[in-house]
Amino acid sequence: MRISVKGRYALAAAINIADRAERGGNISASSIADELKISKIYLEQVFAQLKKANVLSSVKGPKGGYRLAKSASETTAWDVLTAIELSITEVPEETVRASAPEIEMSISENVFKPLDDAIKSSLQSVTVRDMLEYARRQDESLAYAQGI
Amino acid sequence: MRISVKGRYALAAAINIADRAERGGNISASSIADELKISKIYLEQVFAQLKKANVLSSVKGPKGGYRLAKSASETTAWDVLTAIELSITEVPEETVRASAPEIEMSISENVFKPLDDAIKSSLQSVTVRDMLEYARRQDESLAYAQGI
DNA sequence: TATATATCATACTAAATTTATATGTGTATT
DNA sequence: AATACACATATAAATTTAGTATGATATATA
Repeated sequence: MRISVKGRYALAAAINIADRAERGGNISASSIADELKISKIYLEQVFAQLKKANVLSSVKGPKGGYRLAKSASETTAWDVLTAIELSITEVPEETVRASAPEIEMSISENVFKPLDDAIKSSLQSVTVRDMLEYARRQDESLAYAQGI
Repeated sequence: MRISVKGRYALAAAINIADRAERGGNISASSIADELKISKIYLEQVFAQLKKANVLSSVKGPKGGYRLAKSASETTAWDVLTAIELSITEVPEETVRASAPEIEMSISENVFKPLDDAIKSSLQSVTVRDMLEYARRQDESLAYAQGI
Protein backbone atom coordinates (compact mmCIF):
# COMPACT_ATOMS: atom_id res chain seq x y z
CA MET A 1 0.00 0.00 0.00
CA ARG A 2 2.49 2.49 -1.20
CA ILE A 3 3.03 4.40 -4.38
CA SER A 4 6.25 3.53 -6.12
CA VAL A 5 9.06 5.83 -7.08
CA LYS A 6 8.05 5.17 -10.65
CA GLY A 7 4.63 6.64 -10.01
CA ARG A 8 6.21 9.76 -8.54
CA TYR A 9 8.50 10.08 -11.53
CA ALA A 10 5.48 9.90 -13.78
CA LEU A 11 3.66 12.64 -11.90
CA ALA A 12 6.72 14.87 -11.72
CA ALA A 13 7.41 14.40 -15.40
CA ALA A 14 3.81 15.15 -16.35
CA ILE A 15 3.97 18.42 -14.42
CA ASN A 16 7.29 19.32 -15.96
CA ILE A 17 6.04 18.57 -19.46
CA ALA A 18 2.90 20.63 -18.92
CA ASP A 19 4.98 23.51 -17.64
CA ARG A 20 7.45 23.64 -20.47
CA ALA A 21 4.94 22.83 -23.20
CA GLU A 22 3.29 26.19 -22.56
CA ARG A 23 6.44 27.83 -23.77
CA GLY A 24 6.21 25.80 -27.00
CA GLY A 25 7.98 22.86 -28.53
CA ASN A 26 8.19 19.20 -27.65
CA ILE A 27 10.01 18.08 -24.58
CA SER A 28 12.65 15.39 -24.82
CA ALA A 29 13.08 12.65 -22.24
CA SER A 30 16.70 13.70 -21.83
CA SER A 31 15.90 17.23 -20.85
CA ILE A 32 13.36 16.10 -18.27
CA ALA A 33 15.75 13.51 -16.89
CA ASP A 34 18.37 16.21 -16.57
CA GLU A 35 16.10 18.69 -14.84
CA LEU A 36 14.62 16.18 -12.44
CA LYS A 37 17.82 14.21 -11.98
CA ILE A 38 16.25 10.93 -13.03
CA SER A 39 17.86 8.19 -15.07
CA LYS A 40 16.97 8.93 -18.68
CA ILE A 41 16.67 5.33 -19.77
CA TYR A 42 14.42 4.53 -16.86
CA LEU A 43 12.28 7.54 -17.61
CA GLU A 44 11.85 6.34 -21.16
CA GLN A 45 10.30 3.17 -19.81
CA VAL A 46 7.95 5.22 -17.70
CA PHE A 47 7.00 7.23 -20.77
CA ALA A 48 6.34 4.08 -22.75
CA GLN A 49 3.70 3.17 -20.19
CA LEU A 50 2.24 6.66 -20.20
CA LYS A 51 1.99 6.60 -23.98
CA LYS A 52 0.26 3.26 -23.98
CA ALA A 53 -2.28 4.66 -21.52
CA ASN A 54 -2.74 7.68 -23.75
CA VAL A 55 -1.46 10.15 -21.18
CA LEU A 56 1.43 11.26 -23.35
CA SER A 57 1.93 11.52 -27.08
CA SER A 58 5.28 11.67 -28.77
CA VAL A 59 7.12 12.83 -31.85
CA LYS A 60 10.25 11.12 -33.07
CA GLY A 61 13.39 12.65 -34.41
CA PRO A 62 15.14 15.97 -33.80
CA LYS A 63 12.83 18.57 -32.25
CA GLY A 64 10.73 15.61 -31.22
CA GLY A 65 9.79 14.68 -27.69
CA TYR A 66 6.72 14.27 -25.53
CA ARG A 67 3.55 16.19 -24.79
CA LEU A 68 0.43 15.54 -22.81
CA ALA A 69 -2.07 13.73 -25.00
CA LYS A 70 -4.88 15.82 -23.54
CA SER A 71 -4.77 19.23 -21.90
CA ALA A 72 -3.30 19.65 -18.42
CA SER A 73 -6.74 20.29 -16.97
CA GLU A 74 -8.10 17.13 -18.57
CA THR A 75 -5.27 14.94 -17.30
CA THR A 76 -5.71 13.71 -13.75
CA ALA A 77 -3.41 12.13 -11.18
CA TRP A 78 -5.54 9.02 -11.61
CA ASP A 79 -4.76 8.90 -15.35
CA VAL A 80 -1.05 9.15 -14.66
CA LEU A 81 -0.87 6.72 -11.75
CA THR A 82 -3.06 3.98 -13.16
CA ALA A 83 -0.79 3.92 -16.18
CA ILE A 84 2.06 3.00 -13.86
CA GLU A 85 0.80 1.19 -10.79
CA LEU A 86 -1.29 -1.93 -10.57
CA SER A 87 -4.71 -1.09 -9.33
CA ILE A 88 -5.25 -1.59 -5.67
CA THR A 89 -8.18 -3.87 -6.50
CA GLU A 90 -5.90 -6.11 -8.42
CA VAL A 91 -6.19 -9.18 -6.23
CA PRO A 92 -3.24 -11.54 -5.95
CA GLU A 93 -4.71 -14.82 -7.12
CA GLU A 94 -4.06 -16.93 -4.05
CA THR A 95 -4.94 -15.74 -0.54
CA VAL A 96 -7.74 -17.28 1.48
CA ARG A 97 -10.17 -17.46 -1.42
CA ALA A 98 -10.43 -21.21 -1.83
CA SER A 99 -10.47 -22.10 1.83
CA ALA A 100 -12.81 -19.39 3.09
CA PRO A 101 -14.70 -17.85 0.17
CA GLU A 102 -17.19 -16.02 2.38
CA ILE A 103 -14.38 -14.24 4.22
CA GLU A 104 -12.59 -13.39 1.02
CA MET A 105 -15.78 -12.02 -0.45
CA SER A 106 -16.54 -10.01 2.65
CA ILE A 107 -13.11 -8.39 2.55
CA SER A 108 -13.51 -7.56 -1.13
CA GLU A 109 -16.93 -6.04 -0.73
CA ASN A 110 -16.44 -4.23 2.54
CA VAL A 111 -12.83 -3.17 2.32
CA PHE A 112 -11.41 -3.20 -1.17
CA LYS A 113 -14.33 -2.06 -3.26
CA PRO A 114 -15.05 1.04 -1.16
CA LEU A 115 -11.34 1.70 -0.82
CA ASP A 116 -10.84 1.55 -4.54
CA ASP A 117 -13.71 3.93 -5.09
CA ALA A 118 -12.30 6.35 -2.53
CA ILE A 119 -8.86 6.25 -4.11
CA LYS A 120 -10.24 6.69 -7.58
CA SER A 121 -12.37 9.64 -6.65
CA SER A 122 -9.56 11.29 -4.74
CA LEU A 123 -7.06 10.93 -7.57
CA GLN A 124 -9.54 11.94 -10.24
CA SER A 125 -10.19 15.23 -8.51
CA VAL A 126 -6.62 16.45 -9.02
CA THR A 127 -5.44 17.54 -12.44
CA VAL A 128 -1.97 18.18 -13.79
CA ARG A 129 -3.02 21.81 -14.13
CA ASP A 130 -3.75 21.98 -10.38
CA MET A 131 -0.39 20.48 -9.60
CA LEU A 132 1.42 22.75 -12.01
CA GLU A 133 -0.14 25.86 -10.61
CA TYR A 134 0.62 24.88 -7.06
CA ALA A 135 4.22 24.15 -8.02
CA ARG A 136 4.57 27.56 -9.66
CA ARG A 137 3.26 29.33 -6.59
CA GLN A 138 5.64 27.27 -4.47
CA ASP A 139 8.50 28.20 -6.70
CA GLU A 140 7.76 31.87 -6.22
CA SER A 141 7.66 31.50 -2.43
CA LEU A 142 10.86 29.54 -2.41
CA ALA A 143 12.58 32.17 -4.51
CA TYR A 144 11.24 34.92 -2.25
CA ALA A 145 12.40 33.10 0.87
CA GLN A 146 15.88 33.06 -0.60
CA GLY A 147 15.70 36.79 -1.16
CA ILE A 148 15.76 36.53 -4.92
CA MET B 1 -0.33 0.81 -4.59
CA ARG B 2 -1.51 -2.59 -3.65
CA ILE B 3 -2.37 -4.33 -0.43
CA SER B 4 -0.14 -7.27 0.31
CA VAL B 5 -1.13 -10.84 0.90
CA LYS B 6 -0.02 -10.30 4.47
CA GLY B 7 -2.61 -7.57 4.92
CA ARG B 8 -5.31 -9.88 3.60
CA TYR B 9 -4.21 -12.61 5.95
CA ALA B 10 -4.47 -10.17 8.82
CA LEU B 11 -8.01 -9.15 7.87
CA ALA B 12 -9.13 -12.72 7.30
CA ALA B 13 -7.64 -13.83 10.60
CA ALA B 14 -9.25 -10.95 12.47
CA ILE B 15 -12.64 -11.93 11.09
CA ASN B 16 -12.08 -15.58 11.92
CA ILE B 17 -11.00 -14.76 15.46
CA ALA B 18 -14.00 -12.52 16.01
CA ASP B 19 -16.29 -15.23 14.73
CA ARG B 20 -14.98 -18.05 16.86
CA ALA B 21 -14.41 -15.91 19.95
CA GLU B 22 -18.16 -15.46 20.26
CA ARG B 23 -18.44 -19.15 20.90
CA GLY B 24 -15.92 -18.79 23.74
CA GLY B 25 -12.29 -19.64 24.35
CA ASN B 26 -9.07 -18.38 22.89
CA ILE B 27 -8.15 -19.13 19.33
CA SER B 28 -4.77 -20.62 18.53
CA ALA B 29 -2.69 -19.60 15.55
CA SER B 30 -2.60 -23.23 14.43
CA SER B 31 -6.34 -23.58 14.23
CA ILE B 32 -6.67 -20.40 12.18
CA ALA B 33 -3.84 -21.43 9.90
CA ASP B 34 -5.60 -24.75 9.38
CA GLU B 35 -8.98 -23.22 8.63
CA LEU B 36 -7.67 -20.56 6.30
CA LYS B 37 -4.94 -22.71 4.80
CA ILE B 38 -2.19 -20.27 5.68
CA SER B 39 1.30 -21.15 6.83
CA LYS B 40 1.14 -21.23 10.62
CA ILE B 41 4.60 -19.83 11.23
CA TYR B 42 3.98 -16.99 8.84
CA LEU B 43 0.69 -16.23 10.51
CA GLU B 44 2.47 -16.01 13.84
CA GLN B 45 4.60 -13.25 12.41
CA VAL B 46 1.51 -11.43 11.27
CA PHE B 47 0.04 -11.80 14.75
CA ALA B 48 3.19 -10.42 16.33
CA GLN B 49 2.62 -7.21 14.34
CA LEU B 50 -1.06 -7.13 15.24
CA LYS B 51 -0.22 -7.54 18.92
CA LYS B 52 2.30 -4.75 18.81
CA ALA B 53 -0.34 -2.50 17.28
CA ASN B 54 -2.77 -3.53 20.00
CA VAL B 55 -5.22 -5.16 17.61
CA LEU B 56 -4.84 -8.59 19.16
CA SER B 57 -4.06 -9.78 22.67
CA SER B 58 -2.76 -13.21 23.51
CA VAL B 59 -2.60 -15.85 26.23
CA LYS B 60 0.24 -18.32 26.43
CA GLY B 61 0.12 -22.01 27.21
CA PRO B 62 -2.50 -24.70 26.61
CA LYS B 63 -5.97 -23.23 26.07
CA GLY B 64 -4.15 -20.03 25.18
CA GLY B 65 -4.37 -18.23 21.88
CA TYR B 66 -5.43 -14.89 20.47
CA ARG B 67 -8.39 -12.54 20.81
CA LEU B 68 -9.23 -9.11 19.54
CA ALA B 69 -7.84 -6.54 21.96
CA LYS B 70 -10.98 -4.46 21.55
CA SER B 71 -14.47 -5.49 20.48
CA ALA B 72 -15.18 -6.39 16.86
CA SER B 73 -17.19 -3.21 16.40
CA GLU B 74 -14.35 -1.11 17.76
CA THR B 75 -11.73 -2.70 15.54
CA THR B 76 -11.54 -1.26 12.05
CA ALA B 77 -9.94 -2.37 8.80
CA TRP B 78 -7.65 0.63 9.23
CA ASP B 79 -6.43 -0.68 12.61
CA VAL B 80 -5.65 -4.05 11.10
CA LEU B 81 -4.02 -2.85 7.89
CA THR B 82 -1.87 -0.10 9.35
CA ALA B 83 -0.41 -2.69 11.70
CA ILE B 84 0.80 -4.57 8.64
CA GLU B 85 1.39 -2.24 5.73
CA LEU B 86 3.53 0.85 5.50
CA SER B 87 1.37 3.88 5.26
CA ILE B 88 0.78 5.15 1.78
CA THR B 89 2.14 8.53 2.86
CA GLU B 90 5.38 6.93 3.75
CA VAL B 91 7.55 8.73 1.22
CA PRO B 92 10.60 6.96 -0.18
CA GLU B 93 13.39 9.34 0.76
CA GLU B 94 14.85 9.97 -2.68
CA THR B 95 12.67 10.90 -5.66
CA VAL B 96 12.74 14.32 -7.22
CA ARG B 97 12.82 16.19 -3.93
CA ALA B 98 16.28 17.71 -4.12
CA SER B 99 16.20 18.64 -7.78
CA ALA B 100 12.66 20.01 -7.97
CA PRO B 101 11.34 20.72 -4.49
CA GLU B 102 8.34 22.72 -5.72
CA ILE B 103 7.16 19.77 -7.81
CA GLU B 104 7.73 17.32 -5.02
CA MET B 105 5.80 19.54 -2.65
CA SER B 106 2.96 19.99 -5.10
CA ILE B 107 2.60 16.25 -5.49
CA SER B 108 2.60 15.72 -1.74
CA GLU B 109 0.02 18.38 -1.08
CA ASN B 110 -2.27 17.80 -4.02
CA VAL B 111 -2.05 14.05 -4.45
CA PHE B 112 -0.73 12.22 -1.44
CA LYS B 113 -2.21 14.15 1.43
CA PRO B 114 -5.78 14.03 0.12
CA LEU B 115 -5.29 10.44 -0.96
CA ASP B 116 -4.10 9.42 2.45
CA ASP B 117 -7.07 11.09 4.06
CA ALA B 118 -9.45 9.35 1.68
CA ILE B 119 -7.89 5.97 2.36
CA LYS B 120 -7.93 6.48 6.09
CA SER B 121 -11.51 7.53 6.18
CA SER B 122 -12.60 4.68 3.94
CA LEU B 123 -10.81 2.04 6.00
CA GLN B 124 -11.91 3.50 9.30
CA SER B 125 -15.53 3.22 8.33
CA VAL B 126 -15.44 -0.59 8.15
CA THR B 127 -15.29 -2.65 11.32
CA VAL B 128 -14.47 -6.29 11.89
CA ARG B 129 -18.06 -6.69 13.04
CA ASP B 130 -19.30 -5.44 9.64
CA MET B 131 -17.03 -7.86 7.84
CA LEU B 132 -18.00 -10.74 10.07
CA GLU B 133 -21.68 -10.18 9.58
CA TYR B 134 -21.34 -9.94 5.86
CA ALA B 135 -19.30 -13.15 5.81
CA ARG B 136 -21.96 -14.98 7.82
CA ARG B 137 -24.71 -13.89 5.46
CA GLN B 138 -22.54 -14.97 2.54
CA ASP B 139 -21.96 -18.32 4.14
CA GLU B 140 -25.70 -18.86 4.43
CA SER B 141 -26.26 -18.01 0.78
CA LEU B 142 -23.44 -20.25 -0.31
CA ALA B 143 -24.83 -23.12 1.73
CA TYR B 144 -28.31 -22.49 0.31
CA ALA B 145 -26.98 -22.38 -3.25
CA GLN B 146 -25.50 -25.81 -2.67
CA GLY B 147 -28.85 -27.06 -1.47
CA ILE B 148 -27.72 -27.67 2.08
C1' DT C 1 21.61 12.01 -48.60
C1' DA C 2 24.38 12.08 -44.46
C1' DT C 3 24.07 13.17 -39.85
C1' DA C 4 22.36 14.23 -35.58
C1' DT C 5 18.62 13.83 -32.45
C1' DA C 6 15.14 11.83 -30.82
C1' DT C 7 11.76 7.77 -29.70
C1' DC C 8 11.12 2.87 -29.24
C1' DA C 9 12.19 -2.07 -28.04
C1' DT C 10 14.29 -5.77 -25.64
C1' DA C 11 17.24 -8.04 -22.62
C1' DC C 12 19.69 -8.01 -18.58
C1' DT C 13 21.33 -7.01 -13.55
C1' DA C 14 21.23 -5.64 -8.77
C1' DA C 15 18.87 -4.52 -4.79
C1' DA C 16 15.04 -4.58 -1.97
C1' DT C 17 10.87 -6.53 -0.38
C1' DT C 18 7.66 -10.14 0.38
C1' DT C 19 6.49 -14.63 1.56
C1' DA C 20 7.59 -17.97 3.52
C1' DT C 21 10.55 -22.05 6.55
C1' DA C 22 13.30 -23.80 10.19
C1' DT C 23 14.52 -24.21 14.77
C1' DG C 24 14.26 -23.33 19.06
C1' DT C 25 12.91 -20.88 23.77
C1' DG C 26 9.52 -19.34 27.22
C1' DT C 27 5.14 -20.05 29.70
C1' DA C 28 0.97 -21.74 31.56
C1' DT C 29 -2.35 -25.73 31.98
C1' DT C 30 -3.54 -30.36 33.00
C1' DA D 1 6.22 -33.97 33.83
C1' DA D 2 4.00 -33.56 29.57
C1' DT D 3 1.61 -30.86 26.52
C1' DA D 4 0.04 -26.96 24.00
C1' DC D 5 0.55 -22.83 23.06
C1' DA D 6 2.99 -18.03 22.23
C1' DC D 7 7.26 -15.77 21.09
C1' DA D 8 11.98 -14.93 18.94
C1' DT D 9 15.37 -15.10 15.48
C1' DA D 10 17.74 -16.61 11.55
C1' DT D 11 17.57 -18.03 6.94
C1' DA D 12 15.88 -18.99 2.19
C1' DA D 13 13.19 -18.56 -1.96
C1' DA D 14 10.43 -15.92 -4.94
C1' DT D 15 8.90 -11.75 -6.67
C1' DT D 16 9.05 -6.94 -7.64
C1' DT D 17 11.32 -2.65 -8.31
C1' DA D 18 14.76 0.28 -9.99
C1' DG D 19 18.10 0.92 -13.04
C1' DT D 20 21.63 -0.41 -17.21
C1' DA D 21 23.06 -1.75 -21.69
C1' DT D 22 22.57 -2.04 -26.38
C1' DG D 23 20.78 -1.14 -30.44
C1' DA D 24 17.10 -0.37 -33.89
C1' DT D 25 13.86 3.03 -36.05
C1' DA D 26 12.17 7.48 -37.42
C1' DT D 27 12.69 12.34 -38.85
C1' DA D 28 14.36 17.18 -39.14
C1' DT D 29 17.84 19.72 -41.20
C1' DA D 30 22.32 20.90 -43.22
